[in-house]
Amino acid sequence: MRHSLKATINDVANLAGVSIKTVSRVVNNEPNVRSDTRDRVEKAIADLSYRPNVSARNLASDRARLIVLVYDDPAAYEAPSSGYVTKMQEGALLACKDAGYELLIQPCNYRERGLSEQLRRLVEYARPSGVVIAAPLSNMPRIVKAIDETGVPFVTVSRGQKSRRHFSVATNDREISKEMTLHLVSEGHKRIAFICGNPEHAAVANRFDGYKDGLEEAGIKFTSKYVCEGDNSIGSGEKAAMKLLSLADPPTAVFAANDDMAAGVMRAAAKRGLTVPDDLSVAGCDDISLARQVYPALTTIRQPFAEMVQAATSALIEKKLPPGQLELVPGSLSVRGSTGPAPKS
Amino acid sequence: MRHSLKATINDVANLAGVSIKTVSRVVNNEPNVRSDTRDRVEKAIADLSYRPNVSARNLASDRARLIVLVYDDPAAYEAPSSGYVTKMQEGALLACKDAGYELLIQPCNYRERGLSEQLRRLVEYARPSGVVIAAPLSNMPRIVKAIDETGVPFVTVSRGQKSRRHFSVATNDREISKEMTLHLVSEGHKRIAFICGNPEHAAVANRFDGYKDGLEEAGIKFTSKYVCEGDNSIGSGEKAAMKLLSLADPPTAVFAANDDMAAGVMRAAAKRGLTVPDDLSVAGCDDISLARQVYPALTTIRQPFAEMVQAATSALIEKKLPPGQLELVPGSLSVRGSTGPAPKS
DNA sequence: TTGTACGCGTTATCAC
DNA sequence: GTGATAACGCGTACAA
Repeated sequence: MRHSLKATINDVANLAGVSIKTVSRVVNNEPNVRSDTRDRVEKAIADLSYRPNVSARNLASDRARLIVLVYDDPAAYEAPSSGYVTKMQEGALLACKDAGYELLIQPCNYRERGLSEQLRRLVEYARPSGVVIAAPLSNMPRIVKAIDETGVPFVTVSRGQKSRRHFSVATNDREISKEMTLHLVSEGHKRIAFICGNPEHAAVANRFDGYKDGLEEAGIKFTSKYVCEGDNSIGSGEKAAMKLLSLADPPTAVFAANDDMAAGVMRAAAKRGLTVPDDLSVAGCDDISLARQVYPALTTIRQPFAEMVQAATSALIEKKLPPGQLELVPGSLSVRGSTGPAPKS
Repeated sequence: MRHSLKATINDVANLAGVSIKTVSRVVNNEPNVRSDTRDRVEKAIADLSYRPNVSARNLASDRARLIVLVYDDPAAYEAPSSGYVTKMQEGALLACKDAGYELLIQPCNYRERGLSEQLRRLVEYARPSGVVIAAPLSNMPRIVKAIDETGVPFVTVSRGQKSRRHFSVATNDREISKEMTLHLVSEGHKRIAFICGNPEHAAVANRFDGYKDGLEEAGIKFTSKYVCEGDNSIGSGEKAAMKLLSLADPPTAVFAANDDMAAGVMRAAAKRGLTVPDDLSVAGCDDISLARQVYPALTTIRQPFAEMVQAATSALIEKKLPPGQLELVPGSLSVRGSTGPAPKS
């Protein structure tokens, strides 16, 4: 049986023999409704396939059940996006769907002039109940400021950055780097090297700390000779690895602060005639597509984009946004072919 | 100067000394407003930073200025999506922004049970002014039927499929395949082979036709000995190429109906000791990421995802949806290293 | 050319 | 527990 496509709250009220207010109560799970009344209303809702009109709802309650997700999208101005965009969308959509919210996506080009103003207008126009600002936009003061000035609640998602002024979500870089180190230890490695990345990023320090945490927990003494500095590039990883492999006691495992440098380490190993992972284990960080393309595939740390954005979105919907608080979402280890048991030697 | 965040149409009317109807006319670019009145109203709008309330608008006009984009998203259940998802979003957003519409994205897993019902509910709930159904969902009758039954206007986006019942957008496979053939001819090739793909796809026939069109226009006689059949896999491309290269008059260029098979051709060339493109030019179709990863990078046909979805979205917004009509959006050649001048021999 | 008055489908404030 | 009724901000016949 087909019904008119637009049953309204009035139709439901009539059919159930109650007032619209009661229907509203049932729909919104409010208290103060006798259970038999509730049943009657629910039956009427089902019979009429009633769905509340979103616009009317938003208008009356002055809060659009809507979350805006703002992110930088390389696809808009460059190479294909590496998949993190869809991951973030996935997380946001999941949180929205659970709560009956809609999601408005806003891909941006962080280099575009007037972006702040554009975002401000979008937010004032859409009047969402919240805005999720993803990295790297979340690290740009002018962007955050523009959205802050609209008065709409927002959450930033980034890597280990902490703000005193607003609630933010980040990944637990330190924690998971420690886990990676412990994973290498569990494979029998004792001489584990670490290659730092560009020190401008806060995440770098976190990862280095995690590495040290892991060593400590495993009872392995930290030695600075097993630490090199890179600049996040493949070349710098290769250079660092060459140095490490020239040591009298070369490491049996190298943990690099990002995947590019880890790829560089593998290149260095090949030049030295070392087999990965038999002679040398290599671990990276970020799980970029390169990690699957090298051979053997790189053991690395997966960034929890979907989970972070989901957490941010849920926080907005549930209005749990303690200013200055940082919610940490743990990443996870992606153990692939580039790591294995330490050589017997 | 900060204003109350919610100037309404009444505030504007008061400030400008006119009625709300006049403001409405100005906002919606309707005629019958004296230009000085219009100026006064526009100044008031600017002064108050007035933005029409979307919800009120939708409610009053009973049309949500909203487009739903429905697509299959491999990222939701598998490997990272190949970038076509963000391309489609880009196209849809562009069309929406121009018209002041919002976009609701709906990634799906085409294998999920109850997907049709889920989509039906979404559409009935959101009441958008239109739905864009992207391939491969657009080729699934149960999906299209579910959306059709909601009564909401929709457009399917796919490859060369034509429906008699609704408006659809597709890429002009035949046309662009002809162009690719002509491009090879312009490089001096006269013996150009073609490898067909899986004949189940309509696009395959279109591409083959385009190949023949190109030969004809160039005045080259079509010979079936230069045509092989593959199954879209790398292996089948390799096998076909081996056969072609064994001919007495082997082709100097091979055009494969997809990138995977083209990659297979390159593999065959390598086995034969042939250099690409010096000894053999290779062209593919689809511009998947593999096309950039092989060496030399593959000359191929870029699918106009963004443009197709943009066209579909615009059609919905402008309500230009002649049933049974097919709008063809041309792809474009991506000429890279795998093709070059024909060998002198 | 401009304005009045009502309706869109909810939520929310009170009474009952 | 329940129900009239007034907002919410805008579009739009219909008047003027």
